[in-house]
Amino acid sequence: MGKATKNRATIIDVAKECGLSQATVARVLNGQTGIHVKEITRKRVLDAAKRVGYQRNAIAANFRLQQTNTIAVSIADITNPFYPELVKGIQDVARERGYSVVQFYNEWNPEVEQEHFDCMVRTRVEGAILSPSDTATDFCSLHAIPFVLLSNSEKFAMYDTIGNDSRSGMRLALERLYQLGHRRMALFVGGSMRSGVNWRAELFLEFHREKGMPVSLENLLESDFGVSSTSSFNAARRIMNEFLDRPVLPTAIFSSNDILALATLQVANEKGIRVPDRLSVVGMDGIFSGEVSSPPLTTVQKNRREIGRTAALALLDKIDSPHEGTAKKQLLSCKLIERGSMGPVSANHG
Amino acid sequence: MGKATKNRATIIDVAKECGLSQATVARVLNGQTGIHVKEITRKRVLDAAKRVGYQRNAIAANFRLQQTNTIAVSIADITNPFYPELVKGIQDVARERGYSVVQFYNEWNPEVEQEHFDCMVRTRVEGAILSPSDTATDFCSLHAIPFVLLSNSEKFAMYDTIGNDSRSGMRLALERLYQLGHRRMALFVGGSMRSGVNWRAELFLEFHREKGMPVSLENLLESDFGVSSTSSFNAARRIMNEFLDRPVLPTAIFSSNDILALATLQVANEKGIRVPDRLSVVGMDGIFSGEVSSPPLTTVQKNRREIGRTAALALLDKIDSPHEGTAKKQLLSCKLIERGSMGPVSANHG
DNA sequence: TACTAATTTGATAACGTTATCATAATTTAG
DNA sequence: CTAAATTATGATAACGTTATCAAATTAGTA
Repeated sequence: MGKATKNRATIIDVAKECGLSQATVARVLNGQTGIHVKEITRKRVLDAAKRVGYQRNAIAANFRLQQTNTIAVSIADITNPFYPELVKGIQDVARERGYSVVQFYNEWNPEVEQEHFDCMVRTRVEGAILSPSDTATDFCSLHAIPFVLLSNSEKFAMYDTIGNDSRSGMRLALERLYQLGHRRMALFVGGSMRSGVNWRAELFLEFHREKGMPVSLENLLESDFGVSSTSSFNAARRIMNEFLDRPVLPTAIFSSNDILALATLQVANEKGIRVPDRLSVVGMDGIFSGEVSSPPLTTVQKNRREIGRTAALALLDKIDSPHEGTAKKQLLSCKLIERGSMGPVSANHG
Repeated sequence: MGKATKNRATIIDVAKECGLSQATVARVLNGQTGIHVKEITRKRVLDAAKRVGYQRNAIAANFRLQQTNTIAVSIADITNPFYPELVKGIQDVARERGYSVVQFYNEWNPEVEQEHFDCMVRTRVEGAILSPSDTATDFCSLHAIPFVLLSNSEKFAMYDTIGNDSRSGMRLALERLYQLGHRRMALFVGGSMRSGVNWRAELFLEFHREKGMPVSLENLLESDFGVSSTSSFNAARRIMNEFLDRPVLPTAIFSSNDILALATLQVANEKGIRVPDRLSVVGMDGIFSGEVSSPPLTTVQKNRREIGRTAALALLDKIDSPHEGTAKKQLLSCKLIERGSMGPVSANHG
């Protein structure tokens, strides 16, 4: 089998080559300890190292130091357009600080997720950034390895979490729609079963109450989360295909994520319902597909790169100084990106 | 600093706990060597291990075995919608076979890419799957670590490569367009400078010659590759904004990737050029955004998941048996996915 | 029973680094 | 020109596993 026992040059080979002790060689090649090396010996070592083609054996060093310089990222599915940007943000920070990143994809399967936790413990990753597959996810198998969570659920209040202030973001969108004259809105949410209590519906109703607007319960729509973006999209299409046939439609539909909004947009286009003239469509997340749709999608943008960066920084802090302080929750603010799918209420509206 | 020297139980602690030698303990807990352990001792060890909370120290084991169970993936940019699916395919196979995957993102920067190669050598990954940032990329720093390339360029004929049969895929699309009555087509390519010779233009011209169709050089369009999908998209939009204002337009535009096609689609929609009635738009890759556009994008789909799986399998084979055989090139076939953006030539055409 | 063969366990040497301590070489101070 | 302080190098012990070989135990056979 793949016995990778290459005969690569070690520190000892370098020592022999230059006639110095391995301790000295180690000091110049890797050591962060003593800077007590004469310039001439340093050169002697460096030359010898080059001659024998020495490459530091990180496995050995890691073993000696009992560290891996590795952090883990656990997410459901990298093909979900929400994640790549986020992972990118994590990688940027991690690599800057000398850490590698291993990624784990659990595909919303809690058992796979637990296996991955075990793997993290075995391989001694030095920290983990976790996007829980479920609000019931149990982290105790992670033992003493520090981690932060990607979530904005209150269920995880006892842990350090980084998330988006989706509530404020959603309000931002609703306020803007109101300002544009919309008084008949619909809410389209996905996978509420997973996120526990549906705070979006509550916020939607509260907003209507505040503004003194009536709200028809028929305008609260829900679609299943699929295992993939495509299946989520198709499920949302089915809902919208039915909904948009109703005689009286809302003038605006706010969706809890861009995929739902894009499904709405596509179905509306197919049915000849002009967007934004007759229907404004607003999504949430800010994925790439929303930039390239027709019309481009107005969306509550989550700065995913920044979430990743923030999470990585928080984790590295925690690794460096595992202070027992109370759990910290960081909520990054969202931004409303206004594109062609949203417009003022016009006389065209039914 | 983050001295992660946790006092976790070792094999020796277990040995003390159950009064057996560490050799025996090792045999039952990790050993793939001798199965010569009495059932009763095995149980004694297992119980003790559980009592002291033993977790195998993979760093130590890896050191001893001089292996990491890790493969590396080097790509330009995970946020490019082409890659996540591919990476997923790699991860699936790798994890199945007990390998972890570390990813490296070079952002098209050859220097960063080289740094990453060095890092792979230091950390002793057991293999690498590389999507070269450039046709000039030099792999010699990878020394003895086995790798396969993700590419369909002939420049890498001396290495094992896995890629898509883009030529056949492109022909598939052109033939279908011809069959639908299109006689005036345009070609829209991106970033040809990077991929060296522009075989797409050659193939396009060849196809026209075969069919005895005249071809206007004005219909050969080119756009810059951006550092991100968004910038590529915007660059393509600028080209199309100008092109689609011409008095006489082609009846179909074939683009070398979906992002260019989606830009075409969006600009056409904005200009009131009905797709597919007046213009058929065909892309290449099969990214998610093409499913959710209006109309949905006809595209030459590359099975990215399968490329990833195939590359991973090829690499693992190579790791297991580093036979010196000649470089193997695997080209996976593409599939034409017909969606709403393509249609027959109708009387509507100018 | 006694002697061989098979099975089961134990002692111990790696793996290549880093870190500690001791020693050697050099500089500074008196 | 010594003695002490400083600086530069060397010898060596870990880190926790796996693997090799030897020793002990059990089973098999005459």
